[in-house]
Amino acid sequence: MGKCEQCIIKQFNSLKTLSEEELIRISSCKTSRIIKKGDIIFEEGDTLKGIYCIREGICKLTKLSSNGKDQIIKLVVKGELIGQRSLVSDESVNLSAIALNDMEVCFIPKTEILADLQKNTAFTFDVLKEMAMDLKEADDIIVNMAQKSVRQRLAETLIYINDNFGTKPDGTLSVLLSREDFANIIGTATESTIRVLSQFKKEDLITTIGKQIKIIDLEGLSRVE
Amino acid sequence: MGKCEQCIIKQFNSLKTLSEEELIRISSCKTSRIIKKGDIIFEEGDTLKGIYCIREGICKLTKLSSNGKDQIIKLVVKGELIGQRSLVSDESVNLSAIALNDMEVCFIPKTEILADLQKNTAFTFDVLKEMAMDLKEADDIIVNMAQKSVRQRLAETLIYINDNFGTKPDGTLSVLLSREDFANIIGTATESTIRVLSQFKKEDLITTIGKQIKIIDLEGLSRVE
DNA sequence: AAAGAAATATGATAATTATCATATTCATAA
DNA sequence: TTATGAATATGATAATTATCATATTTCTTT
Repeated sequence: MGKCEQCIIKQFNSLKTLSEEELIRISSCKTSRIIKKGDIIFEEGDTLKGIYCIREGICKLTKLSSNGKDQIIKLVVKGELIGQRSLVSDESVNLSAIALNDMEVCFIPKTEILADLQKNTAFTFDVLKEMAMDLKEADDIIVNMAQKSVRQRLAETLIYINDNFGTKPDGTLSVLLSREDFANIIGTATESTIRVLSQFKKEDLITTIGKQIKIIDLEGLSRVE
Repeated sequence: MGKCEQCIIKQFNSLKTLSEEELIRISSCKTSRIIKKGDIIFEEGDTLKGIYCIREGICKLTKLSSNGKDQIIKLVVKGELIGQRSLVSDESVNLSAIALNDMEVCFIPKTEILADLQKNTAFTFDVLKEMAMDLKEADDIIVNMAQKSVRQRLAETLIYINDNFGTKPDGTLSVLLSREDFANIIGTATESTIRVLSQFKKEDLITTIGKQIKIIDLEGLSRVE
């Protein structure tokens, strides 16, 4: 099993603030897990007993609406932590985490981390920082949902994925989402998403290769109204 | 000037975790401010040099959308803190805070609080907890915005205000919002909000006395689709 | 009390988005 | 390879919501 103190992944999240000793202790009680595309890491309503550090892959955080549709709240990639709220609350988790491709995650029991939260202020402060950023992003999403059209939201989602997760050598977005996933991000019907993607194609803003999407006019996409 | 260590308001926010000495120190550097209905406490883009503790009144946190419309992200009442993100980030604030009625707020310079964040883990931990709750609420709002109809969102907003802020002796909601404010909470046109309120009246779910709203069938409102 | 401004209310119509139906393409396993 | 189901695509239509116009009411100020 890998050692946390030597793992480069931690550089990208709050674990970087922990000391060598703390990391060694965590290393001894963490468990690594392979998760296949489509598998559930945790589900809305579960009681989480710790946090997950994503070593490889990408997952979606979703929440079921009362009308039966899933809403994707966030995409989380290699390097990030999920389940942080379990550290400060014993409530069940309010989101589901589902793998979008094959993943490797490390589970760190809350009991081990909590001790550090009490002693190591740098760690707590960093978790606080991350959560503040999440909250700011959530505010932006609320405004977009409330005020922008489906066209705008889809255009912005494509730009977001392009800017944050990059492209493959052939220029297609490296995060591969189904049309339904896109619909669940922007909060619309799958057919509407497909229709708007077709419009974007006709307007030469994107091209598609199967389900893969390639942005060919980023500038134009950002001007969509 | 009032003394923080004797102020009962702090019971309702993270300041309750501070020690007597810490509170006395903060007391000596805080400034109290009277804010009139409609006045701006801080504005999107401002650089906050501290946090505000609300002693009296209620305000809205809004964000300007690129289409020029304001979105209300949250209503904040007596007892709560605003501007917490300034404690963990030097970025400018992403929301505006505008008084909905006459208010009294205390401003506590960040420089004083930051020292406590470093030493007093209980305080940081409590701020973290509050932020985690805000984030969870934000997730819920995203889902509602994305998946629910204007009718549902308005019904839920009325219930939310009723449950969280209560009613006056005559049964009307104690938080008085304009129809435009309601529109800016649920993310719709003011006319649409007014229209749906009229529907709710016809359906005997609410009555209105001027701009005051009185819920007469909470059960029915919760079943709106 | 009257005037003017702002907020609330409603109608008519347009624009956006959802829903249902049905092809078409793609992926996967027998 | 073919069959089968799933995902993508598109049309037709309905439902929702926005926009613009215009009353009506309420509030504020003089």
